Amino acid sequence: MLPISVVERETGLAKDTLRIWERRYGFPKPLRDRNGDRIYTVQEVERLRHIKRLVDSGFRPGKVIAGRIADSPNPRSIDAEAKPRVDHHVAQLLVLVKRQARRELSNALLEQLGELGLRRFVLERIAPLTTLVGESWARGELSIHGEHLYAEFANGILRTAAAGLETALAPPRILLTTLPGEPHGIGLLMARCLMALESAETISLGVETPIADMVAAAEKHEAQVVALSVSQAFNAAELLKLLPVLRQRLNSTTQLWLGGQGAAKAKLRLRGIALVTSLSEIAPTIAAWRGAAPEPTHNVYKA
Amino acid sequence: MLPISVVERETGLAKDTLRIWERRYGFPKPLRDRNGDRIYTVQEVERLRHIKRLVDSGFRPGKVIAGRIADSPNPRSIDAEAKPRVDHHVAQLLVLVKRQARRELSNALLEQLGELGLRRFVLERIAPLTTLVGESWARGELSIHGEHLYAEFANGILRTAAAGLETALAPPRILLTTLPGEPHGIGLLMARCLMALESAETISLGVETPIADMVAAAEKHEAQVVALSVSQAFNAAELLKLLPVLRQRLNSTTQLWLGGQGAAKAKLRLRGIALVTSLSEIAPTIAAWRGAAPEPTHNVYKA
DNA sequence: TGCAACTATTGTCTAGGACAAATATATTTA
DNA sequence: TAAATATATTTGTCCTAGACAATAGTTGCA
Repeated sequence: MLPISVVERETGLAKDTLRIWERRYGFPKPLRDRNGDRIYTVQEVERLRHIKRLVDSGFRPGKVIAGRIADSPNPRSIDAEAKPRVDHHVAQLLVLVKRQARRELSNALLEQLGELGLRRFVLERIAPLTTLVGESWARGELSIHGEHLYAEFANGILRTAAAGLETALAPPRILLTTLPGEPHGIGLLMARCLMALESAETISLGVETPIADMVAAAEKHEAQVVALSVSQAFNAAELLKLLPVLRQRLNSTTQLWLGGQGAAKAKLRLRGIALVTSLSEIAPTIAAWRGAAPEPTHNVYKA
Repeated sequence: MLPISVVERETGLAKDTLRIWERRYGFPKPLRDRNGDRIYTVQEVERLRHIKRLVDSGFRPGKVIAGRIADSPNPRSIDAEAKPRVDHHVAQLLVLVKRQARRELSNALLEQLGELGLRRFVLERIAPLTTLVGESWARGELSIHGEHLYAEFANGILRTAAAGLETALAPPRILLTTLPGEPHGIGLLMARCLMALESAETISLGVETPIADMVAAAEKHEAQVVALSVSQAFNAAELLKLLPVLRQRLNSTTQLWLGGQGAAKAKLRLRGIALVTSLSEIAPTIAAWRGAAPEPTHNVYKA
């Protein structure tokens, strides 16, 4: 028997949303404790998590809750297009992730890292695998803890791999982080690896940095670029609410780069924000920045 | 001009709390947009963050907002006792963190890791430094992005250091994570290092795992122990709400260990939960587990 | 078929009331 | 004086019920 605050945490559904679903659709229908406060059963929470998944992948709550959505069949969109091109190696890795075969997964990843080198490993293995893992999770083929476990593995490997790269540094100095509410840090790590491979100086703040602190950090470290990673799951409305605030408060000579699966949600409406549509665009984007040689700002670098 | 949802994210104050402070104390007093929705100024948000800090360190909102609290002077409790014993090396590291001297900090940490070895490095440097960083932040001597940056550094170093330890494994198999709402993962990484040094098998799920998934993961991986890290800042009421739920849903033969600065908040009221009061207790606790030899469960290990 | 106008759905916001838990203060007892 | 108990205040979270903008889906028209 769980109170509404716990259910909010467990499911990611706002209290307001839980209440209005109850009012509109008759589900969930929690019992009340002696104070009249809602208390939810574990079963309800389980179903809510399921519904949340479907809603996140594009279905409408009204229909899902009414039970008018077939359960497993392909959550539209993704399917026919994406699947055919899955590389054989990546597909095999996905199997290991789903099985949560820790040892095997670890061995396979390390081996392929050694074989391909960091750049190709990131672009051809981790990036597509991360996308597939996200999709599998959305389809319900992978548990949340399975996804967590994968994230930890990728995190460890990328960090270890990147540890050796901090050598010769050239501008731009890039501040890396995610918006508040965006807990996925893998994209950030991938980006950091690729930027480091271009000898750019990266400063990572980890995930979920409040806007005000991004601005402060950019000034403090005299970053020429602030790069944000936005995952598929990130709320589009939230994104369009936060970005203008950030852009406006950031020094106008500081560039703002947006990458990740969810970056496209920021459409092209927004001025002063560069979309880095894929990881392979990072190198060209840095090259372009260097080419444009935007007045050697505050600090001068020695090559 | 920020809407209430953004302010909630930026400050960590619930919408309900923002509204009731306005009603009761007259601050914040946001303007309204054309729909009558609250919009906050950047200054208000700044002050709210300041107030939040003071409240978290024990002051009462009513007084703080009325301005009846002197600004900087020592937020009680911590002070006379903690300071005297700060090791010289750690104090120097703290200075680097505050200066956000990335290169120097990195060098100093790596050097000391090499000098002391992982175990002592964790126990004598990272652990006390993390505590100091947390306190400095609470006192307002360190910005949030300063804390983020430190967390990233520590994260990178500990992960890299731990990467080499995955060799001979013996029980118990330990599942590591934090509760939903607890984003601090450093304690987890430190614990993982120390556990790995005892040759225990660790499975880290990263931070903020929903209760249901901890239970599922523990079963899936047949973990004998679930270990949670709780930071100082974690809400005590939340902790006492979540732990019984977890304990109850977890297999009764699975032990639940609680560590971190905030673990003490779970007092001794709770049955079936072991407090690991400090990092140096980890080794003895594992030894004790092995000594008790709780019926060689499901799977048998070969030494 | 393509585009504009209309309708339905949905999440988030509002107000103001209530109450339990935590904390502070006053009073009594040892 | 110190400790224990009772009373008062403070505080966050929950409640109901109404409103509306933004998005998604549907219809009508060129």
